[in-house]
Amino acid sequence: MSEIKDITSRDVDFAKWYTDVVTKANLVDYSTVKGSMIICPYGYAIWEEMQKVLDKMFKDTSHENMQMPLLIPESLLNIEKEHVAGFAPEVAWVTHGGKEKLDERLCIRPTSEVLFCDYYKKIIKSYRDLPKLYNQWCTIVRWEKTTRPFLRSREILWQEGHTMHATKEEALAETLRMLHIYEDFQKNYLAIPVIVGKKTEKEKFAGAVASYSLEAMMYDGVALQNGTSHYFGNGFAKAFGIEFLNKDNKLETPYQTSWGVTTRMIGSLIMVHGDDRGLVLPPKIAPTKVIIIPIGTSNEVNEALNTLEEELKEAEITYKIDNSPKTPGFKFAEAEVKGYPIRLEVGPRDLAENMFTIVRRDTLEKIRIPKNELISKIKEIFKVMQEDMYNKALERRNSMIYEAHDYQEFTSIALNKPGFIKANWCGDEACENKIKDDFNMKSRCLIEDEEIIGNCVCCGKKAEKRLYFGRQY
RNA sequence: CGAGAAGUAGCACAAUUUGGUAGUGCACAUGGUUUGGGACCAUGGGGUUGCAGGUUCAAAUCCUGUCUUCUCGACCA
Repeated sequence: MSEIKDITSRDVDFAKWYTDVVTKANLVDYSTVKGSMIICPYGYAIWEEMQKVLDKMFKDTSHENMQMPLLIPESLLNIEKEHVAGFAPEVAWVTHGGKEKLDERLCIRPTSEVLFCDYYKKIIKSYRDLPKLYNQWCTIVRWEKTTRPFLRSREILWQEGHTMHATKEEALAETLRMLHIYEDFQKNYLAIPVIVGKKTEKEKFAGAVASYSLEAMMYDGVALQNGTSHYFGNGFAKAFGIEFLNKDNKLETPYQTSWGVTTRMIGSLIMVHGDDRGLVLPPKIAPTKVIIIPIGTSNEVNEALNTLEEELKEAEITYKIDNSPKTPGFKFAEAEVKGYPIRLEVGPRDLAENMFTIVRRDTLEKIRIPKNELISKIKEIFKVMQEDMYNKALERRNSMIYEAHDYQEFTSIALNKPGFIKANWCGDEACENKIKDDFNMKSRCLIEDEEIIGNCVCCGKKAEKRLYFGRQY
């Protein structure tokens, strides 16, 4: 058992609070290599829950899993020019095999577009071969300068979908379909409200025609990009010479997408829902949904535990019993650091009255329940809790989104209020750059469902678009 | 990558200023008493002081390099 006291308050020092929670809840540990974190069993269990749900969503939409190689020959990476330019500064290279220098160096995949393209070239010949709907769960490497557990690491555990389609329309529809699958997952499972939208030209993925992202706001008002979905047009396909014969026996190039989410979402869970006692997990993603804490070791308690286990198993509610020789107070505190949605106390006092005491992790509310209503009541609480957590996060996020009409107003908000700023924009990259230079705020994504009234917040010229701005992790 | 801070047992720290046998609390192990918000008693195990060099009779302590972590920048799905 690790020491779990003294989590720094999140309002005192949010960065310190985050690392305290991450390590004290035993989600990760540091390895001896910078930016390569050890994902501990509890952290990995959360990832497995995410994988389970997402993998089913992918398969329900006809995607197939496969595995690409880890290494990319330099010549292959160099084929699509914008893509290399974007990734060259952060790829890691394998230059030697044993003691011998390689004729051509190999990079450790920072993402696998080119590997998929190299493969598509072999397998796509006819319109009948399309679409190709692939996904892989894997690790990638990007040589980031600053690293933080889950938020920015050099070794990244993720999922990357790669698809090829006969038409533009179909590829675009796929890009948006996956974007909305992510949105559904994050809202309904992670209980995290996300802003979904298109990236500006400046912020889009290297080599993409259009990038869409899911932007979540952390407790401190800083943005975390929780996933992206890209439409590539046929740029890669042309560069790689991928062609197929259509129904009229004419050669065409196919259209491509890719989309991905990473263990960074675990960072989001922590920073959106966590509190000064530690992690708070939404019931739908918590690997262990009920933590049972026996009070004492009497026969009646043990008997009650046996019955409980049967009931929970039958109801398919994941649980753990904390049988460690600690005092209940210690176990309560640890259950809170770990964020188990429901704590169930089993003690002689309640048993004598045919009752149980349970505690909701999000509200810390103590609820006494008659023994025979336990399971139905727990299920009911999970449902309410899932909704409450989402609504609480949504409310907080909305209260930290501001509108700026001119640069003076933008400045005052940017300097004084953490959160996102909505503003009109002329479409000129110079204005995006100025805001970045002045406030370290990047455009998050375009707002496409709101009317544009007024001028560009930066230069005062006619506004073409609306944007969210925010600082990011 | 730039500026700053820090690395001593699993964790938090002391000993570093003034070089001279590496210590405390928690955690861990064993036995016992306990158990509804971070228990208690007794006994015990655990360290080449991040790593590599250098200075010295002698280095946790002084010097150089390097690695890792944290903060702020720059960079970055």
